[in-house]
Amino acid sequence: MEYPDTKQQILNAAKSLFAQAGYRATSMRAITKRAGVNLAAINYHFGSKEALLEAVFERHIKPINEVRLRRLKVIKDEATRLNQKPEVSEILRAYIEPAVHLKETGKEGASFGMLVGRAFIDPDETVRKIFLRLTRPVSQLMLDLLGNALPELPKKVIFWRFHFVIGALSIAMSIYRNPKSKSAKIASEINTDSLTDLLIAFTQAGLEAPTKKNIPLLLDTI
Amino acid sequence: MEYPDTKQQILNAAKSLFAQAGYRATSMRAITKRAGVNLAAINYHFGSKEALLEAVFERHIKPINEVRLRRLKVIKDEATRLNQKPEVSEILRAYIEPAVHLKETGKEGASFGMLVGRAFIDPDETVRKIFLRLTRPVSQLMLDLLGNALPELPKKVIFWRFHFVIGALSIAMSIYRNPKSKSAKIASEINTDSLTDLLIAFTQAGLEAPTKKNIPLLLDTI
DNA sequence: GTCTATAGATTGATAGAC
DNA sequence: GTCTATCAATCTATAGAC
Repeated sequence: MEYPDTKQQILNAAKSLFAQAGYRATSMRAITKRAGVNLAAINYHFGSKEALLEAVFERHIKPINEVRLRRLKVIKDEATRLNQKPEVSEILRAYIEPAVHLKETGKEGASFGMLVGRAFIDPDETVRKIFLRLTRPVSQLMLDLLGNALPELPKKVIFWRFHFVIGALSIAMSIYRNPKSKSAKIASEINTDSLTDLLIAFTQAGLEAPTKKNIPLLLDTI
Repeated sequence: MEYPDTKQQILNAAKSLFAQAGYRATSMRAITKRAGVNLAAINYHFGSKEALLEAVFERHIKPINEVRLRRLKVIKDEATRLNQKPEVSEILRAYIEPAVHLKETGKEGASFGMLVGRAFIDPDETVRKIFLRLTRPVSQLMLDLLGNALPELPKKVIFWRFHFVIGALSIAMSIYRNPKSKSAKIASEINTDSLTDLLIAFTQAGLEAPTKKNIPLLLDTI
């Protein structure tokens, strides 16, 4: 008998298990058992457990970030062409929508979103390192565009507020995509479009909030 | 020779290592080595690795949540007494300030904030379970108070927006308290008061943001 | 209370037959 | 490419001397 898609089975199983229990807590035996393949198959096809994690991320995060980059560049070019500031809500939509809408292929549950949501803040250095490398170009462009859209804000305020956006998005994806969440009942009563709208409304208001009247609110310690 | 504070040494070492690498990736050997005590000391004093994690959380999170609860109850009573809505910014300050200000005792670096920041979203179920149990009363009261402060918002919108607040706070603490962060340069240029103000400004605007004009934005799927 | 020593289980990875 | 079998390292936890 042939096993044409052993790699695919491993990738899907690893994705689900990494998302549910985390990279560190997931053993290669658990992955291969779920994938219905032999234990040695991971090392044969990927080389190591870490290389498998990298393959899982590449496979799912790269497409998302390519869409984000493309949409953000369109916004940037359009703003340059019209010689006006880009809209914060459009920037956020280009950033948030591809992540939340994250389509799942195969019969596995919608679990990868959890992994993405957690990766930025994952305590495991291996996970963070790989994730940040894949996400850096998008983050750079986001900071650039938000700087253009909000020229009155100090760069450092934009830095922090952008990370608040990442935090909100991360936790939203963790809850929304986690089928076992205690909040699952509420989470199940919303669809991706509505969640996207909720996130954009919240983060847009936060990004555009006025800073404290009496500057300097920052750099008190310097 | 006496070792009167073996438990303390273990608690401090565990706190730092759990924060840096996560619960799962931290071995009992690493903890006892850093604490300068014998490997068997953890099981003698705490019973198990998981019980040690629980002790670390209890020791640091309980005081924070007690302060939060006390301050939130004051806000609630005051609003009831004056028969008016509580202020969103005051609610947020009572919730955020105790977490960000988190004082570190002992010579260990300010690392526990990282652990707190990550705990909510930690992929490891053991970590989340213990953390959520300790935090549930505060979360309940927050949802209650935010409901009073924002009566025009559907409960489900408040649910989601409160979790966005948690996400922003989590990531802020992870970055701020992580001495090895790539963003350490920027993070080091802000003090706790300024970070608190940044968080409140962002989350207050997000919580108070108008919902989409054309209801229903929610429950499209129900 | 602290130590050494080790049990007992699990891990990631590999060698070699097929 | 897939399998069995196993290695070597690591882990949590404990038994027992002091």
